[in-house]
Amino acid sequence: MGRPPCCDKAIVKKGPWTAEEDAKLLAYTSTHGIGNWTSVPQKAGLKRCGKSCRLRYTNYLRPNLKHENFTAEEEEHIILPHSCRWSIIANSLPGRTDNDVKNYWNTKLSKKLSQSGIDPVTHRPISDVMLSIHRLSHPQSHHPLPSSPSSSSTITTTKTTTFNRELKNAFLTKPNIGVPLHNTSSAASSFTIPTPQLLPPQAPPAQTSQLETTWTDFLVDGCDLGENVASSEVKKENSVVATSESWTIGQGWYDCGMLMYEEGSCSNFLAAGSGEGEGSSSFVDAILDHDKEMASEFPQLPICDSSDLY
DNA sequence: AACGAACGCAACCGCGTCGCT
DNA sequence: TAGCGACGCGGTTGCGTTCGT
Repeated sequence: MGRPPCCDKAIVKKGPWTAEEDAKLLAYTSTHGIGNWTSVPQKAGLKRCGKSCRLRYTNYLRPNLKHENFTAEEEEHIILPHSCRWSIIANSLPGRTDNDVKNYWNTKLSKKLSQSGIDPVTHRPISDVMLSIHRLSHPQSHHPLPSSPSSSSTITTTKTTTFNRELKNAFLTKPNIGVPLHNTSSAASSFTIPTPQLLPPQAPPAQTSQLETTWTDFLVDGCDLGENVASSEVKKENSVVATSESWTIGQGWYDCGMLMYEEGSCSNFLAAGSGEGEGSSSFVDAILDHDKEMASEFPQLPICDSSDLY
């Protein structure tokens, strides 16, 4: 038995707010302030649910709200910690609401990251994400990491390991991360992974079979490289830091159980994502550089589009 | 010019959390 | 400490607008 409705649906009005309703709500809140929202509709002379009044006020009528387009700086503040609560992000952006941030992410930013070759959910290169899935799909074809790595491959190894460990931590601590959003309900205990097409051209044609597995399998196996890397090996490279430590907002670092990115490192992200301009973005470049390293080191990596993930 | 598709945003819904009694 | 009610959040929906054919 669920909770009874907060108001009588047969009485309350729904749908878009009129200017008259806005004026009533604004007049009431400006003179009485906001207190008990359930009593506001009655006191303000509105036939609305208190919940609806609160939403209208916080998302539209509240003083000092900004209604103009998001700036590049604001986008950066959304991208980096986006896996955290929308309200936390909104709090760091004066004049923006969590609804604004959420809508902006869902309609624009996630698409632009995808167009840049970055998985919008994990912030990892798409091929890197596909590696985890590919290894799950083909457990017999794990390619060992170089035993006597060069300096550059040492970096790659460290990065790859920490990337995957971070993803694993993210999965374990925040189940929503990396999980297709439409499958986040507890009922979605399994999912299907489309077998990715392999390159180079001599690889067999695209396979259409699908592999069914469980999320638990993916979390445990798909992200585990079988290596233990001491925390001291975690390095800062190319403005991308792999660490599992703290989450500090307002001091330039964001973690959220995923990767940490240096604030200010993705200010050109918009141009990169839209294909406008050739200017480089250290944020995007760092990730894509890693992607290229992976591609050169493991040419058999699956190359696919982010749409294959969902 | 007309129509359908895609997009963007405001609003709703259900549920988890918090605080009060 | 348990129960209840209000608040706040994320996901989703509905509808108006814009874009492409």
